[in-house]
Amino acid sequence: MLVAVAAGEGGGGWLQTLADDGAPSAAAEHHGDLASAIARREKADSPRWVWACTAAIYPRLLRAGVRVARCHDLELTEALLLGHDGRWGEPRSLAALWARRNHLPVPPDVDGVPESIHSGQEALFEDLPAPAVLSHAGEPIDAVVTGFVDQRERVERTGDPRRFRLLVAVESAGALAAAEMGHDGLPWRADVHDALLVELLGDPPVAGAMPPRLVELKQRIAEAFGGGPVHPESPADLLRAFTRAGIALPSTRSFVLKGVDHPAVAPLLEFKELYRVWTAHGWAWRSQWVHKGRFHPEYVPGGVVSGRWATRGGGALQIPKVVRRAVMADDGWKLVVADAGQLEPRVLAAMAGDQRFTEAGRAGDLYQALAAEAFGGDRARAKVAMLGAMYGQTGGSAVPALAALQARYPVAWEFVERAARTGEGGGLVRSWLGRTCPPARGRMSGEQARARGRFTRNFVVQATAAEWALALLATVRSRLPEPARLVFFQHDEIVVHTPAHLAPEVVEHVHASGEIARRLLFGDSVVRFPLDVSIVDCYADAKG
DNA sequence: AGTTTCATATGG
DNA sequence: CTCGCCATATGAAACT
Repeated sequence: MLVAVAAGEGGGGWLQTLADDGAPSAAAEHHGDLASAIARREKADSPRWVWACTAAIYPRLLRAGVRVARCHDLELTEALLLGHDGRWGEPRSLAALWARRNHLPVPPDVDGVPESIHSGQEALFEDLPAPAVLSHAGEPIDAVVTGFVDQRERVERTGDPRRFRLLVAVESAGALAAAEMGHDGLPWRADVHDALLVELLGDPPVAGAMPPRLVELKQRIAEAFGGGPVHPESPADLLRAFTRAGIALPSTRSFVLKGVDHPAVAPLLEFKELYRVWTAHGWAWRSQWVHKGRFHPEYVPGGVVSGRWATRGGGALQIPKVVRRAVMADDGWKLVVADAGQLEPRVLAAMAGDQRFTEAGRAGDLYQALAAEAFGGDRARAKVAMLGAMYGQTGGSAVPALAALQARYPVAWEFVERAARTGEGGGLVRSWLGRTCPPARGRMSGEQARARGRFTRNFVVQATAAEWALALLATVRSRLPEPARLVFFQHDEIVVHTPAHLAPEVVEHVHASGEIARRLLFGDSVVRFPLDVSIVDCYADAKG
């Protein structure tokens, strides 16, 4: 069952029941308290909710204590459909969808993002020419219903509707999960974080001042350079200091400094590491993003062209390993951390249907298996070659290893080669489920064409890996026992916060969900996607 | 003074 | 002959 939703003013809004083909099976009803109406209907029928934008409406429902199981997100779906037609970047708001359907001027998204996301409100119709709206649109709920019908028809016209329907479903489910994780937050122990910062940086400084440990290192660096003032936080100043010491450097990156023999290098490397922690995940970060024991990031489903998520603020997807010590389960609870190892090469094996590669992927450690097959047991070489093949490396020391890979796994090799050739020729490539890469812009020079080839080569793999991960996330979410909660998702890794006694059950659900995700995408393929799952009190203790 | 770019770090 | 993907976030430097 489907129910269309359109939020109105003052917490009210419209609901309309639809048949499976999207045709209304009842008149639209107005409810003064939309959240309560949705809660009742969810309990009674658990329909798939059809609405303009999960990011706009669902946080409000969550704040009202309402959760739903399934939805169809019109804006995310519109972005997928436009992309599929090579129309990347066209407006995807409900108003734009409705305008296109009715051959009216299409209102732009602001900064490429629908107005609904900026305002936290569902898109209304103020951007459309008023007479046209009044004569055609009726109520916003009508635009939701016709928009859904329109998208349903367009999905059926894609090259593989079954796959595209799955893509739409996992994209929408991901949006629900993202809103829930932002709402629930990642358990974050401020006291542990604080102790960690004091241990690394010394006592918290007054606002604007540098922490004691950094001041001390800065002093040692200055002394190593002969005593004059040096600002280690300024790359330009550092380069000048090294030049004065008779050492010419291309940059002051850590890996460059590691090869330099100078007394300033050791304290400098330590300074860089700690400076990073202080500026990006220090006291200021914590006061901004952590409240009542939870870190509340804002995830952006579909924020990356490959379908990976992005974040808006808080840097949730770049939490440094050392800082993860502050991520701790509540008393009596556990974290279940699941990481899909070597996801991208396994995805490539499944997509390409490379028998020999697939056979290697049956082992727990794919790189070890590749090494045994084609690299004389040298795992490091096998790994470098594999990554090089997926990223489009054609030069450097990995060339012989790449040749070995090409010779041993020609089917998989040809799969990424073809994606690269398509990109170089200015064509579009698609993920397994049909997410389409953005088109090339303008005429490409030779180097631009090759860069685009590397991009499309990687796109097919990265985007399909993101699809498997979304399917995993959606499945885990639907199967979690109350009151366990998904609390983190990072490309190929999920974290569940659960009462300790349910943790073993959650682990089973996660493994089962990985298998379901595999089957949803690849059906009878025998490629395995092993999950490394651990039950821990602290995120930093998870293997990975 | 405000905005954009660069350099460097983090994550996958 | 070249020749490694996708991101976010910070502060410094350069720019308007």
